[in-house]
Amino acid sequence: MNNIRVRFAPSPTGHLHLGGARTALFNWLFARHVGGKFILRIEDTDVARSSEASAKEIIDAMKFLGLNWDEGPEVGGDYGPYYQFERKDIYAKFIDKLLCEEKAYFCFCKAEELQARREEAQKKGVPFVYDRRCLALSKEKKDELRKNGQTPAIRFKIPSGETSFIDLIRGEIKFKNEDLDDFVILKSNDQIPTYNFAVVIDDITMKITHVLRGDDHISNTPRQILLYHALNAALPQFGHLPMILGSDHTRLSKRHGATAVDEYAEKGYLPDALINFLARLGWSFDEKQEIFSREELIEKFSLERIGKNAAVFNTEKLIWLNGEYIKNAPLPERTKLVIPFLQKAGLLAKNEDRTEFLQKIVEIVGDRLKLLGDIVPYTDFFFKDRIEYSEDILKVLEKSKNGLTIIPDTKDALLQLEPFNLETIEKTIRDISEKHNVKPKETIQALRIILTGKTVTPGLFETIFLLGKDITRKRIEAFSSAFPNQKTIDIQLHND
RNA sequence: GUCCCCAUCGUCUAGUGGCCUAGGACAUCGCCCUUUCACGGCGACGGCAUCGGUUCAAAUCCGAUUGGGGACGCCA
Repeated sequence: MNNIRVRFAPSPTGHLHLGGARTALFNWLFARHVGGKFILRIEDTDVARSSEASAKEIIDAMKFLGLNWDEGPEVGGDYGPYYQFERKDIYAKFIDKLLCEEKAYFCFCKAEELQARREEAQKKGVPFVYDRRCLALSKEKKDELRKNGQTPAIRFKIPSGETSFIDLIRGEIKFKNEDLDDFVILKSNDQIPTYNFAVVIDDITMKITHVLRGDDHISNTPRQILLYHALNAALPQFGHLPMILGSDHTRLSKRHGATAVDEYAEKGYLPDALINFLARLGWSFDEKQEIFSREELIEKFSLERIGKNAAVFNTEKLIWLNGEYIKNAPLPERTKLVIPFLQKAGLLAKNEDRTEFLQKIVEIVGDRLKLLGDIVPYTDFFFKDRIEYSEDILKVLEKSKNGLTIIPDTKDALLQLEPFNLETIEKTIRDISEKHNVKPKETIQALRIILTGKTVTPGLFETIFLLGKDITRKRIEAFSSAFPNQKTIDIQLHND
C-alpha cells in the first residue's frame, strides 16, 4: 500500500478518443503497477459543450477497455464529488484565499477588447501578455464598474522569475514567467473557474501525486505550478505523454478516420488488442515483445520506458494485433464475441440459440478473422437462402470448366456417402476427380463457388460437412438448372 | 510571430560511447506449405535529418541548422 494517486480527467464534450484512452491507460497502468489509486474525474465546467450523454459514453468506453477506477463516478470515494460542476463551493474557497492574499485580482476587461489587443500584438509580432491594467484599478473605480452592471473575471497574478519542473518523461523544462500572463481563473459571465484553476484545485484536494497527461499540456504546467505555490500546496510530479498523430503527422482527428473508442468496438476490435496496441504506442519493453497481456503490461509498465516522440497511429498493426487476439481466444469465447456481428448483419435472430452450430462455423473459419466482423463475409452463405454469383465469380468458374463437368457425379457420390464426414468427403472428391482425370483443385474450386458464391471461404470439406447433404444437393441442383443464365439461386435453408 | 517539446527503416520501436556491418514488429515484395483465403516457415526491401564539435572511438555527449509537433482563449 502507498499513497500514489493518479487520475484521468476527461471533459465530457464528445466520445472517448484514442488519445484520451491512451492517457487513461498509462495512468491506469502506472497506478496498477505501483499499487496506487486510479481516479476518474469528469471535467464538465464547460457547460455549453459538456453533456451527460457524453460522460456516459466515456464511462462506457472506459468499461469496455477494462480500465476500472478506484474512485469516481458510480463508485464514489472519499474525495468527491468527482464531477467538477458539483465542486463549485470548493473552488470558491480557494478563489477567496487568493483574492485575500492579493495573489489574484478582478479584471473588468471585455472579451472583445482583449481580442483586439491580442490581434494587435500578433500583428506587431510581439507575444500577447495581459498588461495588468485592471490590477491598478482603485476600489472606487471597481465599485463604480460593478454598479454599472459589470461582473469582473478574476485573474491570477503571475509572480516574476522563472518556473521549471522535472518532467517524469522529459527531464527539466523551464519557462520564464514573463512569457506567461495573468490568466483568468474565474470566468465573468458564469462565475465558473477555468480549466487551469479547477484542475489544480481538484488535484490538490484529491491528493493527486502524479499528473500524467498529454504533451499538449506542457505549456499549462508552469501556470499550474505557480498556482500550487500561491496556495502553498505540495506539488505533484508531472509527466507529459507524447501525442498520437494521424498518418499525415498532424494531431489525430476525425479526418483521419475513426478516433473514438466505441467506433473501434463496433468494428470488431477486442479491448485487449486495443489496450495492447495503445500501450505500445509510445512505450516498449524490450527489443522483441509485441504482445502483452493486461497482467504483463501491469507488471512490466514503467514511466522510464515511455518514449518522448509523438507516435503515428497505424491501423495495420492494430488489425494484425487484433487478429492475434482473436486467434488466441478459446473457441467458445470467440463464438460469443462473433454473435453480435452475425446479428447485426441480419444473419442471426436475436433470440436464436444455435451455439453448437455457431461454434462449428467459427471453428472452421479458423485463423482467418482479423476483425470480429469478418465472420460475416466468411460465413454468410451458411445462413442465407439466396446465393448470388457476381460476374467476376462466374468468370473464375469458367476457368474451372473441367471441375464443372464432374459436379453431377460428385454430387451423386456425396449423397450416397455413408458415413458422411470430413475424411469421406475429401476422399470422394479426390477420387472422382482422379477417375475423370481432373485436377482436384478444379473440382474443389468449382464446388466452392457453387456452394458459397465465393472464392474465399473456410476449407471446402469442412464447409460441405457443415452444410450437410441436403443443402449441398439443393444448391448444386439449383445452380445446375440456373447456370449460366441466372445470377442467383434460391433454396430454402431450413426444412419446415 | 512568441514560447515549449521532439527527431533511428513507410509506421511502431530496441539502442544510454566500443557488443551496431543498427535489432525486432507491422506493412510491402518474393519463395515454401496449401483446395481458395488466412495461418505458419524462410528470405528480401528499407533507417541513425544535416553540419560542426568532444573523444582513440558517437545513432548514443555538446552546439547550430533544418524539419515536425504542441501551446499561445473568460475551451478543456
